[in-house]
Amino acid sequence: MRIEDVGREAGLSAQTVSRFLHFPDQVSTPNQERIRSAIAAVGYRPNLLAMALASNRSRVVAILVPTIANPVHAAPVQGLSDAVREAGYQVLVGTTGYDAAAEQALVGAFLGRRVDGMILTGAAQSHATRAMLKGAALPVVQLWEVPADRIDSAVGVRNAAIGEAVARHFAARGYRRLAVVRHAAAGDTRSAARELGFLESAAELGLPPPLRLSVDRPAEMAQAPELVAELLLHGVEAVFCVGDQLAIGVVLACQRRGVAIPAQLAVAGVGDSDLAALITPALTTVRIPRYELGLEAGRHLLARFADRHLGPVAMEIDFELLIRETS
Amino acid sequence: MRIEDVGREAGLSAQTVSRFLHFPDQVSTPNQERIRSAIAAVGYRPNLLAMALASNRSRVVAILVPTIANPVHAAPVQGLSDAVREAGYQVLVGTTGYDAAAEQALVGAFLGRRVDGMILTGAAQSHATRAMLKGAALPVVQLWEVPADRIDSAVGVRNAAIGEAVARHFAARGYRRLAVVRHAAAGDTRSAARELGFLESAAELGLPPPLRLSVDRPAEMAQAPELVAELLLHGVEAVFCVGDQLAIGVVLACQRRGVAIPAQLAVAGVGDSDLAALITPALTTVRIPRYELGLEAGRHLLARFADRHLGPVAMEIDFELLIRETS
DNA sequence: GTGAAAGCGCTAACAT
DNA sequence: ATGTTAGCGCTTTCAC
Repeated sequence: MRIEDVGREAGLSAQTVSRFLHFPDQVSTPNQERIRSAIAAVGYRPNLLAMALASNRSRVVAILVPTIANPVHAAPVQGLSDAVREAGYQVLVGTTGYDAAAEQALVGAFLGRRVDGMILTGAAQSHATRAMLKGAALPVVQLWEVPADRIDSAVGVRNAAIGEAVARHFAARGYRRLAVVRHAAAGDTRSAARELGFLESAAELGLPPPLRLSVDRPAEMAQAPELVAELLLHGVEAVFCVGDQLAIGVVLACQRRGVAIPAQLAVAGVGDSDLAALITPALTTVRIPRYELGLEAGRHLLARFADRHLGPVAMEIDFELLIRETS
Repeated sequence: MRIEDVGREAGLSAQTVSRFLHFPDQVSTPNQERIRSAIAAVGYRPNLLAMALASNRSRVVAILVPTIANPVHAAPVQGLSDAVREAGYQVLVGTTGYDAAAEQALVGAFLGRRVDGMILTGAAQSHATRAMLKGAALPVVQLWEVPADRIDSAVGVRNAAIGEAVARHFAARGYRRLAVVRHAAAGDTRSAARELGFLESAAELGLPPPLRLSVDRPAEMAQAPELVAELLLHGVEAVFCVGDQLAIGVVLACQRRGVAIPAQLAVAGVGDSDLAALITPALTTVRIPRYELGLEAGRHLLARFADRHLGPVAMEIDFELLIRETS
């Protein structure tokens, strides 16, 4: 059923029906009622594809995540979904599998679908991806980080400040021989920023330079035992793991080895995973408002859609240091 | 840039360019090359919206989940995404928040977008939702369960068989006084089917009728302590919790109370959550191939798109009983 | 407040 | 193998 059928049924032109759909009060009250019942009578459902083509607004926003199976990345998608639902926007989700080429292909496809806005995870997009996006001139939000060379907008946390907060906490507890464990991949700029903040803050606080270790994969628990051996060998008192999975692995490895936490080794993670609060001793960690990240990004996109003159933003959301039993 | 611009640049009609895009070998080899460079020269990107409108195929599949933040529901989305990527399909995700009205609204919106196929979570759709879907005559897959009154296709696990498997396992271990805890909501037919399978199997095995308890929310750990009190009061030897969160809550509550597991109380869950393997004692549970559920649903949709004559399927995927330390 | 005409960018069906 | 014509279902612009 097309808009014209509704018009015929109501004894009006297709145009008036279209107006009713978008600006009901531009149609006379009796005609509003006529159209309403005509729509019900013929069982009309607007073709959003045709609407989008004609109006050049698709009412779709896209979000790209490495994987949706990881709650860390699923939470912002939920936030985005909740943010745009009321406005009648739908969410297109693309999974890149941490692959830049896949990301690029998806961005191209989404632009082809004429999405009204796009959200990207992180800030490590390929040059070609950035170029495509800048050329398309649509609102784009980079999530998690707020880099200096933004594509357009960014909504993230101050990763360096996270490292700082943990260093200050360790110092306040009296730990002096610190260590930091990060994810070694070059693309993981979040991990790098957190480490840097930790190191700089330790230096400012007059502590000896922390031991720096790294692991191959972000969520690698298997490497924890050798990590613990290394930490003990160097007489480390407190370790900052740039990720909860890793921190939990370290806690479990310590227990197996009979290392007392936090007496012999204090541990802090980042992420506030569900597990962090459930293990014993409960993990000190940093809560990052993942859901809010997506929610704010979505709200910003809606604001941009509503007002074409609005510019990009660089928004930083507060994290929270959750001091528990491991430090 | 439109397809006509490419045609002009290549000295050919728009139609030939369109043909090249979809059936390259229907275009002569020299012209293929001409079009290829013309596309690059003008920086052409097909408008998938216009394509979809004209061809009546959007190359979009939609999936509806209660919440994407729960890995249980995110995993099938990842499977779907992986299944359809190669074929050039995109995934539209809708979150219903366990609300039938929200589900109905989303189904309507997705139909308006002329999605080529749709995946729904569970089988408790409202009558209006079912009617819309049947009227639209597009491939639909109900996920997780394979009900008798399917809308179209279904890909799921045999929930009753899960209950059966746990009952048999308990019986084999020599437990006689059993209990089952389920989610009380009327809409949760999965939970109900698992309980029923458990009860029927217990009867067949000649065991006394299991104690039946219920909780208000599926992932409610807070109710665990009173649940344990109730179980002990009735002298229950083994409890089947229809969900891992609940089972883990019970295990933790037992530990706090000094109840030995499995000596005093054996526990089994369903879901194979990450936590299940990590707690001590490790939880006996049922692994449901969540990712594969979405993957198979996606593959089925692609098959249906490729061959209009293909009919719906009712597919059941195998689960796996993971016997660990709590039983 | 309402209608007519033109067009969004593409493909289907028919030509040649 | 290629081109022409006529839409897909809607909105935009400009009339009245």
